[in-house]
Amino acid sequence: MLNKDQIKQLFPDWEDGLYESIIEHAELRTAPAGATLLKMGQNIKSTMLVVEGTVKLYQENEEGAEYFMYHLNPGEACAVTMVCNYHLEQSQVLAKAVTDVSFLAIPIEFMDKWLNQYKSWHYFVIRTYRLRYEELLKTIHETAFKNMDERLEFYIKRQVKQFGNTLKLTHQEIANDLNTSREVVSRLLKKMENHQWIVLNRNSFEWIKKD
Amino acid sequence: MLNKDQIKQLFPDWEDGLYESIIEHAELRTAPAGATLLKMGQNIKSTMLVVEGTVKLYQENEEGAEYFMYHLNPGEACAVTMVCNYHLEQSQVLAKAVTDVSFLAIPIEFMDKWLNQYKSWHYFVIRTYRLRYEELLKTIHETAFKNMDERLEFYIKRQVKQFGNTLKLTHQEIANDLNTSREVVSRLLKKMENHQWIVLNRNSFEWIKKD
DNA sequence: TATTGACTGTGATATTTATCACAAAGTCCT
DNA sequence: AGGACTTTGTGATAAATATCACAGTCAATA
Repeated sequence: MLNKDQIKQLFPDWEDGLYESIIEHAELRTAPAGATLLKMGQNIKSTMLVVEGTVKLYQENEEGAEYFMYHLNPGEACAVTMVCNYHLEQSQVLAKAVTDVSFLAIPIEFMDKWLNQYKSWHYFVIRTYRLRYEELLKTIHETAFKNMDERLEFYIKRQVKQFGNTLKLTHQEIANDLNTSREVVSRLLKKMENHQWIVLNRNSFEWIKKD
Repeated sequence: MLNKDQIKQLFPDWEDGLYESIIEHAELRTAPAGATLLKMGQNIKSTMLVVEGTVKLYQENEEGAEYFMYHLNPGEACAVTMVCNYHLEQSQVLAKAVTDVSFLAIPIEFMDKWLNQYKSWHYFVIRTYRLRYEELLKTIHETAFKNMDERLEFYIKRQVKQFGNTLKLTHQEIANDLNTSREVVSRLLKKMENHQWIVLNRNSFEWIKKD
């Protein structure tokens, strides 16, 4: 388990008691890159606070197609798993580890208790929802209004922000995230290369557009 | 202004002090059907709690195209306007009155104060975010995975849930909400009529599909 | 170095959606 | 009744995206 200072660094401004409750009741779990942390429809048993690594949040449809929504980084939390008593407890999202990750898992029975007990937890929950809500708005904006070339550019920029200019992604992986086909992604990337926005390599490419 | 009992009926389970603060500081405003209540990019000055009527929430793009996300009903609140100190205060959504509406407008300077002061307000804010977040997830699901025929069906079902089986909507209005063109909507509605899902009239149609 | 498998490029074609064009039908107003 | 305007229907065509087919390239490894 982490010690108080380590938790405090990730989640500043909490009450002392909250840190102690975390240490007492949370479990520090790890998962390797690529692991599925939460499936759609799965019963939610614990809240997830990211400690190390990056988590990707998806929508998923009946056939298993995926749609990328946003990233979670250390110090951030999964809004969906912050279940309160008055609400359904089935996950509506799919969460996957992008890198090796570690996270704090808190059994959901503490959610209501802590909301009552710790003001700083209350604020944290609100902040988490607000940030995720805003990410969803951006995702809707791209999806509803833009063509695939612009959506791909938006997607790449998000990745660049997360991981830097050199991205280790295959065309197929990108196509999965955007719910399109590999061929479409290949052709659009080739166009971006012609416009000198990227340099293409096998299994990776580099974002070089300056704007 | 509403009296305490009226507010209590719409927003049950609040603390007494919160009702009194509402009465003291909130303003009861009205707007006619079709009015714009909140523009994208607009500075948020007050939180909106719906008292009567139905409000529609949209995303909007640079060219003024709209994309319908969800409805707000009496007793519900606009998550976007529940601004806390630590966050930007520019609206990322467009809100319009569908019917004549009345709503309570609370200056945002009370948000932080009330979060500190009233536990029930805190819960209300979390609940609001959670409900809106879930609506956004549904919207993304439809937009990302479905073709226009299925999206139109989903849209109509949402409207039916709100307003009953007879919907007073022109094809152009539907097209605007779904960010598509009037012709596409006309053709798809005609198909639905052939399948006996709807009965078409001028300026309205009726949902008769049983499933 | 030969084979295998994953990844990429690209033409051809199909499907979906958008756009243009115009006619027909309903509504409102005088 | 006669316009003027809004709404709806529908063909023709264009543009965007999806799907199929297949070849070429790279990397791992037996």
